[in-house]
Amino acid sequence: MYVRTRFAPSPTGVLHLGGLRTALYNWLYARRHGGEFLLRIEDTDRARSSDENVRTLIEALRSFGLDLDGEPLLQSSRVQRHREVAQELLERGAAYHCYCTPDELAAMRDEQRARGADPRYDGRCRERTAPRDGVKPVIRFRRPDTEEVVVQDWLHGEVRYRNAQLDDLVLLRANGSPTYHLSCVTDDEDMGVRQVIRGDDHLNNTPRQLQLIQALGWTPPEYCHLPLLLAPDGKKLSKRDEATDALHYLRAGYLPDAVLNYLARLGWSHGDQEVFSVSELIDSFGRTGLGASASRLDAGKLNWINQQHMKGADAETLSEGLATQLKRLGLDPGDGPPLHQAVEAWRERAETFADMAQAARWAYSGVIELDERASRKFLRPVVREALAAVRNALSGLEDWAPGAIHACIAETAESQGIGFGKLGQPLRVAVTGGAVSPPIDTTLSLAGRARTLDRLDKALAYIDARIAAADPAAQG
RNA sequence: GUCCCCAUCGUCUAGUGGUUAGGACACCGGCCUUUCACGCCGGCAACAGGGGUUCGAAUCCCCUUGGGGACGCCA
Repeated sequence: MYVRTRFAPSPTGVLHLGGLRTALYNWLYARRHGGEFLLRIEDTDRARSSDENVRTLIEALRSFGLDLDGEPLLQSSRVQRHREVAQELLERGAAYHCYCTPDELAAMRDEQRARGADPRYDGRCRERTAPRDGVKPVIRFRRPDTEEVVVQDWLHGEVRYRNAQLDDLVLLRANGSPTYHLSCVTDDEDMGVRQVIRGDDHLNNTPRQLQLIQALGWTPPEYCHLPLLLAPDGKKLSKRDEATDALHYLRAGYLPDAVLNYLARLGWSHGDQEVFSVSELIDSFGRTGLGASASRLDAGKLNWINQQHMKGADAETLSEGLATQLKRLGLDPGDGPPLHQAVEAWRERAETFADMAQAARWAYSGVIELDERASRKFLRPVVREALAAVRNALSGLEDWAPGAIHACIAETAESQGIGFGKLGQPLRVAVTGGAVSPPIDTTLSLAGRARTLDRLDKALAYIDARIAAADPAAQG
């Protein structure tokens, strides 16, 4: 069967993670089978839609690399066609005019609920032939009288609905605008969508849509209703939470492919494999690995996957990511070591670009802050002499590169009669301000000669101040 | 309330009648090591409960419980 999938969001806000995952599965399935992936913006609710939201949505998909086949279709541009289909249903006797007012319907539901019945339209206008003065009618679908409707779903198999549970849904509002079911079914048909992969919240809509499709004599697509994504606490994802916004992760310094990898594995698996490149995802994605239960978001796992992707990413991608995050910290990526060097030093030491920029602050800033605990522990009077010696040795170093720096530190350590590590930590604290950084030779290399010597001088002054404070008499 | 979906370590999951219930994240040890990280080795940790079916059930059926979704002239 030919594969043509679609993502059909309503542009009511940002693209959230659940939406991105739905889009991803549709995209992967299409790419896997050499089919097409279409985008339809369900913007018929003008009050909640805006051009801004539409642009954001399309841009978000692009940012994650989910390329579209064809132009995005705005559902609002299709109302003429939707009206035609409603008219056709009317002519076939599969729909009728209903003159009930919203107030009457509300009263009907209240009454039904009051006596413990299910709130649903009772079909009171089904046989009406005469118009009603002063009331513009809606067009309602005449639900067929079959016993039950069976939905075929990739994940859930056959899902059966007793027909009596369904009612006559509104197709065209009194103002002439089409409702969701009519638009959705019509557009899927006209777009030639063959696989409808969407959230579980649509499962209960499917029997109604199936009946519509049958009444129109169309061929239903295959259905796949994906389990929902839950917040870490197992509750529904809150749209208020910025962690729900897919673009948030890009801004926070995650690799798009890593986010995709993480999302793909939420509700889908392929043996024991955890880390996938996008092309691996395309090669291995399929309906067989899909799971049926809802899954929770886990930031720890996302971070780990992102780190795995960073380890394997190319230097250029990493450099860009680091530069962006350095700027966010108010630092100048040009005022420090070449980015590709920094990136090699930190690619295995950071989970995100934000982490990386944070860890690299000292290399891109003229001033550093001495961490109090680290300096108290490592910048002690006993190391003053060794530190001064290494400062001297380094100042005369011709080749400011890790190899030469390493040799220089080793020689000094030996002549001072202390271990390499005993000299390394004070050096690290002096140059970076903290006790954690890449290997000390790499660290000094990244800091550059000028900053290294300057910071060593400041560290020596710091130690002198300590000595003076401990023994005021020695000052004279 | 009615209908629908779901249910394996804390989390993501493998498992489709016979396994010491596997892997990954997190966590805890150890190794590596000039700090950190990476890497490697090891540990902790699960079939929601109750009935069936069967020689045998995490796997099949039913009930309960729990979680989620849907019941609009929203999408």
